[in-house]
Amino acid sequence: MPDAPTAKGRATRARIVEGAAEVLREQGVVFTTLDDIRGRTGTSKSQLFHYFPDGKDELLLAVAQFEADRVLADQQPHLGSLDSWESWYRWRDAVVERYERQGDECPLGSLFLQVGRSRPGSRAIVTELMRQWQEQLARGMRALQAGGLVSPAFDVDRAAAALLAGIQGGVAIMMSTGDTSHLEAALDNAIENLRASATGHTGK
Amino acid sequence: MPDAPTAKGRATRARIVEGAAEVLREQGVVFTTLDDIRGRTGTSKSQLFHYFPDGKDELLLAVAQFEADRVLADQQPHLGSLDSWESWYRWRDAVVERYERQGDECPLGSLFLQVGRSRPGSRAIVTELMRQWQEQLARGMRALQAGGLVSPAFDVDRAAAALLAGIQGGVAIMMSTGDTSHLEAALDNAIENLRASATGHTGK
DNA sequence: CCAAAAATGGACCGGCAAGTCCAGAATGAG
DNA sequence: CTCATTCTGGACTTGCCGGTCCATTTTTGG
Repeated sequence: MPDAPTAKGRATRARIVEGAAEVLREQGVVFTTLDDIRGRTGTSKSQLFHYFPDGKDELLLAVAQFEADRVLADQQPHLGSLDSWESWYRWRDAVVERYERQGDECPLGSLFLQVGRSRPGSRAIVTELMRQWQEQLARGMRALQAGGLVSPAFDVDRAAAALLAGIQGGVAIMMSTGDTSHLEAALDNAIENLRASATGHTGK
Repeated sequence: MPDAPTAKGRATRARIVEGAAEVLREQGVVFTTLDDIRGRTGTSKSQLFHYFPDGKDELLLAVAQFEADRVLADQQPHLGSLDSWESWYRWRDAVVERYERQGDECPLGSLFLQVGRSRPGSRAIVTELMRQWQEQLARGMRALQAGGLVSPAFDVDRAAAALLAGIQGGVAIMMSTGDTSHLEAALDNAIENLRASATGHTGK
């Protein structure tokens, strides 16, 4: 029952998902019990299973979707308008800041390791997130091309894929080492490649 | 008792770690019990606690170290001698092939999510792995510089950090989507940047 | 060959957390 | 108003799994 008939029901369901997301971010998936979530959200066991009949996995999946939606939302409005060098730098700072704030907890990563193979839908969530993310990066690069700031010969798709990988890895490394330098290196490197392409094709 | 007095003891301990690593890779940390490990390694409960008195966490940490060591070992001999373009391409292929073979299981990642904050040593393992990995990449780039294949102005440290991030992210994306294109894009992109630097400084 | 230490086998315990159940309170339709 | 539906509370069950314990066997050092 992913949808609740009444308004009250929908509100409760949303409260559960948001509260669960909080707890999971604080304690980590492995160490969070349904009772923790129950306590945080002021609900009872039966409510949890009323809104998520398939139990913990279903709830975790809902939280995963919730967190996935936040990822791109947190990068707005910058990610949506990457059409000038300034906007790229602003976005770069927003990304670093967002993940610095998030600290060493990786809600999505751990969520999927838990749910992983058991639930079919889990993989789709992350795939879709990556697709949208990369698409927006590519769109930004094409905007630079359209503005004449980047060479038309520049391989946007590959650069966007590489940048996305760099961000993911930078974040992952930051999670485990506490060091943001890899994330920053990946971002700066990518932007500088874009800029190099701008002057690069003038060397005819 | 990380070390065992007798040869037999050391052998048993090693058998446990290796067997545990297998099971963990197959089933994932979350779904693996000590009994699974016991079954696979042909040992008894008391042996597990004999060699890992602090229980499951200590065993998982040992497996994490074991897996971390494999990561760099699997990239040899290529990673050790990145002194020509050919060697870089061979290494690139070895990395892709290694992670394609590994498939969608991330032994290290899940291991640390489980052990994570509870054990102090866990973070050190991954930090050290990243340090060594990046160092070898940087060394390879400097070898290219020394051979005159790459401009001396090239920022090796940043490029190495960005490349490492790209690899990590590429692998992470591959884990969850099954698609290796991001990993390949990150690798190809990095190598091409190196090559671009070679010709780039000739455009004086 | 013989103590002492190390290694092994496996029964057993205890707690915890997911999931069940039903009774009762709110809500909404007509 | 009233009856069906939805929502809520919380006690209870159940199985699992990490961890303990001790008896027994094997190895080692002298």
